[in-house]
Amino acid sequence: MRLSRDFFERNTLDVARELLGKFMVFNGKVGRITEVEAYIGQDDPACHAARGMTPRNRVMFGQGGFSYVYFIYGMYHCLNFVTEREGFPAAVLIRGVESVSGPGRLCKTFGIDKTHSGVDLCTSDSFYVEDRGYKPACIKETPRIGIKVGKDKMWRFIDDAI
DNA sequence: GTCCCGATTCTA
DNA sequence: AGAATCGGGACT
Repeated sequence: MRLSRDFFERNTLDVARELLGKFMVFNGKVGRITEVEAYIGQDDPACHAARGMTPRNRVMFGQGGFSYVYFIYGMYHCLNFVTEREGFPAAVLIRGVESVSGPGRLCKTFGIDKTHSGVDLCTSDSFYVEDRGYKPACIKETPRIGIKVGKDKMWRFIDDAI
């Protein structure tokens, strides 16, 4: 069944862990989420919201359960799911789904770009997340990847299935 | 307007 | 280790 607003509007670390094993659906394509990272609030230096609201990161400040997609390195898009209540900017970066590694490759595979930022995953018919009963056996926690600040936080979570 | 740099990926 | 590649955000 589809994840509701209540799932996303919680503590971001809980949402991040629980997104592992859920299935993202986008325009008929489906993938089981295997790797995520949390970006939490204005005190997290690696979070796009660390220096306040901008046109790009505006959706992070809104209700949980929306998509946040941004363009990076001149050629890749990265997909996030917004978490926490309206007014608290945080999101979970979807770094991988089964058999697709890396956030840039994931968006390319699914055909996701910044025009798909700000979609309400709790009401959209083409973009949402489902619980299909899968539960990861073991979750690995590591520092986040590809950042220069905020490396001290163990906010990367991987479905460590063997 | 200008400048620097990035939540990546691929090649060597 | 370095290149590819360009929009966003800070600053003038």
